[in-house]
Amino acid sequence: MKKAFLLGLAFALTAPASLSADDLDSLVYYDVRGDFIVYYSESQLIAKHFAYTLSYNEECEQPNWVAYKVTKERLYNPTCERVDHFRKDPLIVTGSASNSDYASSGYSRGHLAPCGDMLWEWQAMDESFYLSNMSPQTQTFNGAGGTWWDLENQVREWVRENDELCVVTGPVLDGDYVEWIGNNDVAVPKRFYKVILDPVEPDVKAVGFILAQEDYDKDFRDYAVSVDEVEQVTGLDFFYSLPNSVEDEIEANEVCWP
DNA sequence: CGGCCCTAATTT
DNA sequence: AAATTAGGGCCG
Repeated sequence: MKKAFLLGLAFALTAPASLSADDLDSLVYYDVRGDFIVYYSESQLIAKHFAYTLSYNEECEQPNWVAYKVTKERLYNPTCERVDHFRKDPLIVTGSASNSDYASSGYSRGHLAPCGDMLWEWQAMDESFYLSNMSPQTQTFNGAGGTWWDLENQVREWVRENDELCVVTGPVLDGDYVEWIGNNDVAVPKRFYKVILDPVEPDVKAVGFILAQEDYDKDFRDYAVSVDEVEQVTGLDFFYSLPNSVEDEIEANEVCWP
């Protein structure tokens, strides 16, 4: 499908596949008053931390999704530096993945809500190291120059021109994995997604990405998709609180902004 | 939990 | 060419 890289918001090109809320396991939305509010089924394990909220997948020992916001104020006024502190998430009562699961696995503990977006407050930075916020990622994908690394840096660049962005990101847990690692059997996902919303009127806009680990040396721009497509792949419903007209419109488009 | 190493990109 | 930065690993 042809990608539309536009500055503004285009009109819906097609009728989006209608996803009934009853069919969805979770609903994520952004409250324009300031904070994320996450709706979820009772069967879901939600951990709400200081700066991000996640839904935990016990079988795969990693999150279904991680939601947070990044603002210009936060990103460009850091109050601390990164201090590695990978550890279990105390809020995951069933037990999250552990460091030993990743040790000598060949995969790194890849942040989903990036540490680099959490340096505005010590607690935010420190809590980003919970293993509930991690998925197994190759260093070539997540590290310097990798496709995922590039996308995370692009989000930080977009904040320069969009004061506030809402990000929901996670692994594609569709049953098709590379392998399982560690005593807790952590799934190694083949693909990861990210959806980004600029909720500020009047140019409300959104874009999605689905990146495969094996495409570590590709350009993430070639993998821009509509939020609808990410919803179809993941079974999630993003930005549920937006007025339906706005939600339908922005989610159907493959709109990126330079 | 420090200390030291790795990789790629950027800066000087 | 060397140092720095931003993602990490691994060892005692």
